[in-house]
Amino acid sequence: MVSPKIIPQHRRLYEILRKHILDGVYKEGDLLPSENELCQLYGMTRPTVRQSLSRLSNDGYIRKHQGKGSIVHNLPKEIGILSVSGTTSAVGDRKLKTTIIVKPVLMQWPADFMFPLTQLEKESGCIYMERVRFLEDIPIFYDITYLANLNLPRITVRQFENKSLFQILRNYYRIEIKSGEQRIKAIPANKKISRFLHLKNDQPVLHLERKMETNNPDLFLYSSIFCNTEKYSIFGRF
Amino acid sequence: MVSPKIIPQHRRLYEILRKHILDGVYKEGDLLPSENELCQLYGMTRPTVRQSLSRLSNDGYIRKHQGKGSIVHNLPKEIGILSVSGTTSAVGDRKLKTTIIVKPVLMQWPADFMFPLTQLEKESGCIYMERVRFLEDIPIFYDITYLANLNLPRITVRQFENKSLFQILRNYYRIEIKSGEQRIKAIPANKKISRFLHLKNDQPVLHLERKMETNNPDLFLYSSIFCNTEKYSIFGRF
DNA sequence: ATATTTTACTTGTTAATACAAGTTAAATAT
DNA sequence: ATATTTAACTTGTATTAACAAGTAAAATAT
Repeated sequence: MVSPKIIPQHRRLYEILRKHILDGVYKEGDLLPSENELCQLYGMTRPTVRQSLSRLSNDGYIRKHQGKGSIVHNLPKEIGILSVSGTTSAVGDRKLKTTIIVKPVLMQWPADFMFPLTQLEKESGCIYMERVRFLEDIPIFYDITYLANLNLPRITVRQFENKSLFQILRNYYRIEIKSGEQRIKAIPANKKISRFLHLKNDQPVLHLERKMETNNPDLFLYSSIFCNTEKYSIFGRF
Repeated sequence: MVSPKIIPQHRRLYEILRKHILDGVYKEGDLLPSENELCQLYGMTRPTVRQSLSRLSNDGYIRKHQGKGSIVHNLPKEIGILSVSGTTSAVGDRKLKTTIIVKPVLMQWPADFMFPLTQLEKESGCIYMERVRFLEDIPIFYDITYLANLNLPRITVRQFENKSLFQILRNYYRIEIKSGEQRIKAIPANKKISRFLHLKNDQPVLHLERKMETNNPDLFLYSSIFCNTEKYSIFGRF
């Protein structure tokens, strides 16, 4: 459904090593093959290999030690919502179930939106949806998502049940999340939130306001996420 | 107090550009000089310059656009505790005041510590301190810090009032924070927390549990931070 | 046997070079 | 005047080369 794209070598190696780490080919504490060995194995030069390793290190999959090597780092067992990708990919698609509260609809942007909007965004209107995500049958996230209606034909009729929003944007519209920023607060659960997250009124919940940048410089993705952190913590690296 | 160390060129340029951005020499939205111009200006080659820019981009100071250039990104006005450095450097030393609740003392590690400890750490004992940090006279952070007593002579007698812990570790012991991980939760304020942060009982506070790695592979820095997020948000990038 | 030195690894830094790909504005053709 | 093409930028990818610096184990001297 998407025309093939040339994938850079460093990116290819990054994906391979990342998958191997997640699959347990390289386990926590293991030494990765040395940079020179990786060069031989994958037919690349050292700067290219180092680019891959640099990204793996940045994402927290490995730790590099001069004179020693690259060591696979202990992976977060918690929900890695603070990592680059969306909630679904971070925790593994298997366990996380999604329920749609409000199907994607086209509407006006809220009057006092949490982030400043460009003129183009305001004029385009807003695609809105609400979801609740469950981990082992416990409601963990109540997501409210907003994005501008920019060249996204038929998005409001797509099936979101089994695919993450990120997957749909990538597969059908070739849109990828590049980076983003977020604000985090602790707030008391209001009536609506406590209902969706099965909590008592005024119980503390984590509130994340996120703005995500995509490979389309005009298109941003916004979400307001309420997290039940009673049993699970939000995990992050820096 | 510390023997001079050779600073790599890419690191030097990173620090220069970072300072210029923070000082407003390059303002939000500005184009940085092109990579080739930076090469000429600072007498480096492009791979070296690109290493600096790559780090600036990672830290959120700039956004790179192929064919266009590197654009200074809007800086977080909130408290950037989620960034690499400590709370003090993130918000600027000027406005953040620190009060010592418990001066650094040597003690046993708590029985159920929030992170697993190595044998070496357990044997070394634990340096413990508590601080409250104010932003514009509002208490924002209640920090409890733990670190192993490894080659840190006289640390319990140092003056922490006007210097950050990170500064003292860097200047006197040549220890730098390299990376870390954290868990984030929303919890109700207990009696102790509400007293220090001037909040009501059971009011939601952000709870961060952080483990930081240093350039000494045996030494880790732990902190349990309670944040009053009524007025300020915790800000992060990904 | 023990301590020291050497050696062979590892990653870190830096240079010089080439071409690909995206952006923008100037030059050109209509 | 307007639309198109071209050219001159920008960053992205990749190679080859060399030496520095840190680590660990083997070789050597005591």
